Amino acid sequence: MDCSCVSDLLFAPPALPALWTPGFAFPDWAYKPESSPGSRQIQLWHFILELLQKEEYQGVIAWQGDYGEFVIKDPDEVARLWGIRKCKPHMNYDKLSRALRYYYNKRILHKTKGKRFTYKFNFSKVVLVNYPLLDVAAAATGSPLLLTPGPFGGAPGPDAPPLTPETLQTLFSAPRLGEPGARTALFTPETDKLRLDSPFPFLGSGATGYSKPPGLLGPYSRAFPECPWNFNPYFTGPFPKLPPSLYPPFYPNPLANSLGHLPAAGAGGGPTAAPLLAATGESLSPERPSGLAAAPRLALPGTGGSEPALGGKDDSDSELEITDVSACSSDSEGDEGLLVPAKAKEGKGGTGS
DNA sequence: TTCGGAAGAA
DNA sequence: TTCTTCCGAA
Repeated sequence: MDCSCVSDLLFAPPALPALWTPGFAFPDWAYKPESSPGSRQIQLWHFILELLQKEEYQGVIAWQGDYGEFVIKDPDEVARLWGIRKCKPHMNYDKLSRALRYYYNKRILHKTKGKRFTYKFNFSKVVLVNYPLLDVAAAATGSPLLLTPGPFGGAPGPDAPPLTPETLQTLFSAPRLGEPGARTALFTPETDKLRLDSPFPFLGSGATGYSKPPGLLGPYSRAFPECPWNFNPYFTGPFPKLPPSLYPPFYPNPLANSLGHLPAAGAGGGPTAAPLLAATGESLSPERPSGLAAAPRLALPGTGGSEPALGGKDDSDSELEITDVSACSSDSEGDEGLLVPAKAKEGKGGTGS
């Protein structure tokens, strides 16, 4: 497509690697494969996650109820935004929902039956299908590491052994960002891109591996000029924690327990397991909070739960909001309705349900 | 409103 | 491969 949408440009990695802070761009798994003709185009589920992270779109789409469950409060608006992003002026909810339905078979999404416009992410799958961390772990340990089947699937592992401290040691032995050598270990020197074969890449990439959306992963916070709407893939925004059933057998408690045996983990200024665990709402305490299952949203350290934190939400977001597809060079006829700034619709509060 | 088949685009 | 578009069925 000869689309010149600004949003697409914003999504493209900066030409100069020096300007591309390692770990702060979308990892490759967030995009279509390089081999795909439509590579580097955002995928719908990723876009949905973006919207869900943005407080200003809470009236349009928001987390609701169960873990990973969200409701599209304003289907037309979500479709409009998606159409803008993809330069498809004629996008509507019917088409968008068809795309969402294709995620059913992929186990990325599933429908919450009986609830209008309500879907649910299977985050373990979202990450697994795109970034098979456990395969990496398996490669590192020589043993298969598979997820237990969750309520929505996930990679079944009938004979999956528990993750051992030795395995964790292997995983955590990866150089950490912020330490000498970390960059070369986690990023290829030629492209400065995240190495997808690094032993513990999600610490730097923002991908948790299997249980968290990209927005919850990283310990860092800052503005992301290279991301649309200043979207911070590491923004620790409001997000419901996952039910225990979605975690692999070793996660999180055995991991937390094992961290005590890993001197390097949690130390230093680089990404460690500590923020990862913090992001999951877990602490290094061996005890899982009893109220976890009842907490619909993640209570962030030092914040009031759904309050945006760590600078991922920036007031200057609007500068990057793309609400105009007039720049689209194709399929742009009849796009008058797309010129309405999203901000103008702010406070509309959705269509109700 | 939701689902999923079919065809096609990129 | 990932949608986009269209459409009939439930």
